[in-house]
Amino acid sequence: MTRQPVLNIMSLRRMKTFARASDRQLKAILSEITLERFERRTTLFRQGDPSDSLYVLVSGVIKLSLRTPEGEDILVSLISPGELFGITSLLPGMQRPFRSEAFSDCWVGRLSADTLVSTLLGVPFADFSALMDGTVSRWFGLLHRYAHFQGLDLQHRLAFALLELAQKFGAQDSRGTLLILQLTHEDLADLVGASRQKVTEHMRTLERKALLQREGRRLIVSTEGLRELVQIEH
Amino acid sequence: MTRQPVLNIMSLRRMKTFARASDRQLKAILSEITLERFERRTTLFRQGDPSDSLYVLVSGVIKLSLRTPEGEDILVSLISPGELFGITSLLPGMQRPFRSEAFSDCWVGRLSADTLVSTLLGVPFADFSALMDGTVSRWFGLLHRYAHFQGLDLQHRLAFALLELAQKFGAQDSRGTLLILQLTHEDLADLVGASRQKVTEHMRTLERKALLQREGRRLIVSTEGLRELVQIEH
DNA sequence: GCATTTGTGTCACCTAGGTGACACATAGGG
DNA sequence: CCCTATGTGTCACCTAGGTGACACAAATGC
Repeated sequence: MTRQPVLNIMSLRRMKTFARASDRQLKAILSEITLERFERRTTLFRQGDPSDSLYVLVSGVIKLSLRTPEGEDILVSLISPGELFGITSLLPGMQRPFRSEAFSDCWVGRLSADTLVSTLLGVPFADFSALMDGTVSRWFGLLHRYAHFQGLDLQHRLAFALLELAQKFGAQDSRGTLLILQLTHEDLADLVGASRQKVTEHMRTLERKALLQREGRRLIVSTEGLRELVQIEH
Repeated sequence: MTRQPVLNIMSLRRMKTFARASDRQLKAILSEITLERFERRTTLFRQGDPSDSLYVLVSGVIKLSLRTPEGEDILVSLISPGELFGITSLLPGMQRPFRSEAFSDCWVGRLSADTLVSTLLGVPFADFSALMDGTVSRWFGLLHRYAHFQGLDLQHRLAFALLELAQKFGAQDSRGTLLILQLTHEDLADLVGASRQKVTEHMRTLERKALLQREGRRLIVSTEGLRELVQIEH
């Protein structure tokens, strides 16, 4: 086992996140950081774990990844020393969206998101967290969508996109969820990263499967049906 | 031209971002919001514009999109009423990463990110912004990468991935940039969303083009060469 | 109300990239 | 130092989805 690295005010300040902090703040933060070692290939947290703490990578490389239901692995990011990760802990009540494992032998500092925020900003964590939730959490949502789209075929990407739209722009209707949006097939194509023609084809097969109806150019989707489609297979 | 909608404390509080705010805070924010109308298909801001203000969508639908050098359009997100957008204004010195246009006729409130943050949190904007930059900006970076990957072929995705790795894990070397990472082709495949075999093939062609050398299992990349590859053709 | 533009449906064809299969290289643990 | 795991290189084959082309439908402007 390698020797435990020193973590002090100087070394913290070399990290982007802490560059502007005062000595007093850094001291407070230092006293709350727990150093831990992870051997190559061991996992720090898994998808779905509660997102309680925040991590600082001191040395080594951390891999954030995602396992699709089909068993494919998606490598979302490799973290280098000095970076913070496990960032979902800054949002209220999140679960870990990715799996995190040591890509090489690592030393990792762990602290609570609350400590970080209240020390650096001097603001109640709940207030900060709520603001993040109202703003920047959309980035996270989009990232999540794009990562999941990796290695899904068009049919499924479309289904997911329609579900998302139904959630955001849907109105309940006797026949299903009515999308209050004038979407062309081209718009959908741009959204799921496909060609206009293929979108048309797949939309027709969704219609045939009765997961989708049309009323002029408005769509009525069956959210239950689509949800079944994307879950049942794979 | 439709009548200007009322924007008051009640209507603000219905939005997620403002749900927790006090009357006093909302009043302060209201006095700083400018209401603007945008007709369907007009653009609010373009890719590359300075990211100065923050927007609240009051009514209508806003489209965030990206135009690739190949002329493809990528629809990143559709914003529904009550959402904040133009969020990069919360990070220091950003440019707009996406184009924003009115997907239907819209009423939009505009305010400065500074106003929002200092009113809701009572904290200097620069402090807040620096913390965001150190944490949550990675989500944004990843989102950006995934969006750009849409509709790139494997060759180019690989080249971009290698450039990113070189930036993060590269050490200067007489022969180019040495990646201090033990990456297998399978890792790369997971990163760019491709199969292990095809990654092997493309890595070989990059080697043949002398954009890449190997020293055992370590990679030495020519960042200039790769940059040329991804810019010139595309 | 008609003309023009914009969107939809459906072809036939082509290609990037997935897949399985295998031989060979190599590296790291015992 | 050898043996076994893991990684690499390269096939041949197959398929999802891109592309161009065109007919028809439906909005939109005049």
